[in-house]
Amino acid sequence: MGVTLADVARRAQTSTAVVSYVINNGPRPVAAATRERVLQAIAELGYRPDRVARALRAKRSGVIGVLLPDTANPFFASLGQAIEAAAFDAGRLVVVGNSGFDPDREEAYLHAFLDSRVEGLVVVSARHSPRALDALASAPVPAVYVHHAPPDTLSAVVLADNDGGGRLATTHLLDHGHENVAVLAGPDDAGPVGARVAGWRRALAERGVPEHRRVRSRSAFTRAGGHASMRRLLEHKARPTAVFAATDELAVGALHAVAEAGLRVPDDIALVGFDGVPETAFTNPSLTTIGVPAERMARSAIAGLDRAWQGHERPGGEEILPVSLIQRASCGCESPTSR
Amino acid sequence: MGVTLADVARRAQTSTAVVSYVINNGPRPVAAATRERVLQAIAELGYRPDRVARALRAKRSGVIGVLLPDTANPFFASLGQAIEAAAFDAGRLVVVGNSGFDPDREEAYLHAFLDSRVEGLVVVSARHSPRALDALASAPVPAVYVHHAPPDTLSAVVLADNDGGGRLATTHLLDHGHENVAVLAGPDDAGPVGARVAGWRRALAERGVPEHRRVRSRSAFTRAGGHASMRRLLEHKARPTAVFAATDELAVGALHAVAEAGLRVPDDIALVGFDGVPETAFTNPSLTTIGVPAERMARSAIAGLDRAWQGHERPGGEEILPVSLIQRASCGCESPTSR
DNA sequence: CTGAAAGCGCTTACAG
DNA sequence: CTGAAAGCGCTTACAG
Repeated sequence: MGVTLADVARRAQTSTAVVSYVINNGPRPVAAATRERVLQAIAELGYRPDRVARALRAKRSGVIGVLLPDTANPFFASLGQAIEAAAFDAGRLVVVGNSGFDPDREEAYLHAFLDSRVEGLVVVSARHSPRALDALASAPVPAVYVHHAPPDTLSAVVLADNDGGGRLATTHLLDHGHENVAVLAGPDDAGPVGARVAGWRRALAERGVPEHRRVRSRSAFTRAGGHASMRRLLEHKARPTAVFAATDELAVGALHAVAEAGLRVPDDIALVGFDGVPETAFTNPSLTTIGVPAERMARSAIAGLDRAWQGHERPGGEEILPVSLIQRASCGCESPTSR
Repeated sequence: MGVTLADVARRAQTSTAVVSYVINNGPRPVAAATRERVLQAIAELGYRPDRVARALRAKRSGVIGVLLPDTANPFFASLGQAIEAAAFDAGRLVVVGNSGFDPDREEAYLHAFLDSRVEGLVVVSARHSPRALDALASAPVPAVYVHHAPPDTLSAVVLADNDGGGRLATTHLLDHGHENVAVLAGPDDAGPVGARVAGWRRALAERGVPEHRRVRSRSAFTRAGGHASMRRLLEHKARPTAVFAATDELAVGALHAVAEAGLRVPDDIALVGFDGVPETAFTNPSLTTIGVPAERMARSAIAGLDRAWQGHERPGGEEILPVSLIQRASCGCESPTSR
């Protein structure tokens, strides 16, 4: 403990500069014999470079700040885990913050990250607070938005094809013979879920379902919200036969509400979710859902940061990754008792 | 951007020492008028202290390293989120690492954390690799083990009452009139789940269920594992009427297997899980489970670190937090269609 | 109460 | 190929 570069230099009978050169493989060459001595001294002393000192001097901390709404939510948990793994594989550590969808907290984390001299930022948010955006716009390090982006950012953006997914889910349900598909959405049409709802609307329009017959039920983005929202739909005079839940959380709550009402999925009501979180493979019945490529998004985000560090001054650009239909029982594709 | 302490000092017409004193409220007093000038200069320049420089000089980085097995798992996700929140409330940032249950990776993160001069460590692991333990034992900063601890560590330890919970779950099922309770466990009896299984064994012993009638099915700690494991139990000649799943993940998989077999929970098979993850409130039927106080554990962990920093040289001690029975439908307590 | 100066552990021109 | 030295932005004895 407490072994410094100077200790290594002393033992290897050379200067701290040379020790630094061998540790970092540069920027100057080192004679093979000298390098050998240094390596040996490092091993003998069990020397490990102090990343804080390195960060101060070289202005590269090797850490990425990751802002997420709430990693207790399965979708953000998967995304967060994937981002952390991708960062580690790229030799970076992540410092994470859960904003809890709170703008003040979001801003507080952003400042804390920046004060800690993170080298880059990955921002996952369902909605952006103006203040957080200001902090980001003037940040001295590259940022990439994942899952959702503010209107005209200059930063790189990695999105899932939410609109396409909404259309895919809805169309799939219509293809099962349903004449209409209701949607379980969030409190408003902002963010990624807004795009999913837009895709739903587009699919209905394409199939000629008139405006006034497009049923939308709103709630918070939680299982409890989906539960309450579906319940309302069930009490609706014209109970829908098919429902598109704009997130898996909503879908899981909806599944529960249907069972509670003594009805069956997919026989009485067919259901499709969105996100492709792991638990959907094991709900009863298993949930058909739109798979969001969380791992790919994570890798893209880290790659975007890498590009920015590499000096490509326009790291920006919007990447929209394809989603996929994961066919399981809740839509009517499989017998409800099989997985 | 790039405003330093020296800039502030210049503008406030004082020394960097004084600026530091006002920022940190000490360790020397500052005249009110001077303080005012400094505060004003800070505001005018938009100065923000560089935490990296501070960390190097003061040897306090303000960041905590958090090692977790896998935050894509709902239980660890909840725990991780709670730890992050508790740390932030205590003015600390967390750097997190997912070991993926891999000892090499666990060790790599620990070293990376230490190299980054974290001020403390929170280690959540279902099993400890010898190398990780070595790294921890010689770490120059306090660590606290959460969820599971190595045999005779000197560090603080925060556990849930796993043994008591296993007994509680099993007893509850027996109280419902079942004569025996099978257990869905992990690949071996190590770690927290080992204690849960021990509690199950103890409960059965207390009620006189003989050794040879105690059925245990093993699998990986995943939903798929629980699914396969329960499937095996269903094919068993003496199919159990009650099952204790040692984690909620196993329970969710088991629930799915029972539905798939065309049987009903709790009528044909009663089931109790363990962990109290959020999704269990919305499974079909809803899952009775043993609630683990993740938030309380998180706060205890941060408090343990605080105690160590405060200089209480023996931060150690084992804290065992009580678990609770969350009664829902799967055990037979509620009608299966209600929540 | 205030300031000049050393120093945390590195990296990096610069000179040789 | 190697080394002496400056300096990253702070905090903290130390002297006044």
